[in-house]
Amino acid sequence: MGRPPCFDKFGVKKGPWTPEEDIILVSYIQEHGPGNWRSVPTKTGLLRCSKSCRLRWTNYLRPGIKRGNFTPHEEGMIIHFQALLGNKWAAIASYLPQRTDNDIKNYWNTHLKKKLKKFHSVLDPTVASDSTTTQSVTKSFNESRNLDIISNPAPSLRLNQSCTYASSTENISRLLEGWMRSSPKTDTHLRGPQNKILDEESNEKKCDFGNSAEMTNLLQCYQPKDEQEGNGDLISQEEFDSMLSFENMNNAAWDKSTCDSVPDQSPQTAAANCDQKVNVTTERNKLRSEKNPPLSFLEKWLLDESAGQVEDDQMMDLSQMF
DNA sequence: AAAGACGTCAACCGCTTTTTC
DNA sequence: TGAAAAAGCGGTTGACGTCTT
Repeated sequence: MGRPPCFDKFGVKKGPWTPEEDIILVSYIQEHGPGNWRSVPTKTGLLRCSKSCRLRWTNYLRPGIKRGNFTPHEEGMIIHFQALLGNKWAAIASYLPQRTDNDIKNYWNTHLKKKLKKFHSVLDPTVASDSTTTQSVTKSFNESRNLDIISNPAPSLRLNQSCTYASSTENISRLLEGWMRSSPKTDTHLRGPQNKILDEESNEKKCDFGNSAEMTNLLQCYQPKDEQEGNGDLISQEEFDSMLSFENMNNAAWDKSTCDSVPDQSPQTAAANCDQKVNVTTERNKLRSEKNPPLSFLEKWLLDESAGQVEDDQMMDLSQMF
């Protein structure tokens, strides 16, 4: 259609976002709500294209995003839904609303692919890993219905899962502190200690997921055996339920029959169901764009090392806002 | 200690789909 | 109804940190 891409424009800044830019963007969204991204650069003075602003918000600044290590259950869900849906990261992300599609995609490419390869080599060392399809690996995986091998590989297979994810956020926090120090408006009550890491595992928050029971039951098959037998030491059933914050489950477009059919459906069917969910997402985004989170919360989320310790009721409020 | 290899992830790019007017 | 704009999406890139030699 001849519309020039925004990144071709002269003077558009690229590369990592600075804390100052983050604050400006968050402030603007607090005032006007997400959406109308085209006007964001001009109205905020940000030297970023509208698309960059939108991506920064949706992938990083948007409240409710969980950062840090993926839990074994999240891993299992990603593996299974990847096998069902293929590289439909947005669709997969809809099952893990606290994770962005970008995060899931990165995690798949950097961690899970390798884990699955190793998993398959354990199951069948005679099969060359190069010819291994995700589906066949996942089939074996599902047949075993036991994530222990993947979640808790033998010592020889155990991978370093230390979180380097935090580093950039940590840097932002440090920079933010310097910036905030020079900004009397927000100085006193928002600043946290230095060297904070925002995305600790403890950031997991409990939410009210409404009618997600069917999906929870469905996904219980992804729990490690130990946990199914009540001997697990990873997370409790309640925490597992909380992890499955399927806001979409409350929507009529994704009903019980759909949920119940998920484990056995063909990829095509699953993809069709995903298409259904796209419309749901659109509606959700509309609703989200109509409501603004309080800036104080957003700033706190950006600044507070104990973002994960934000009171539950605050998180509940937030989930209603978006 | 230095340098190259490797791993990770935020951000970019370009295409497609949806929405708006 | 169709064109333009906006948003969604997935593959790729590049910067940076860590590991290995």
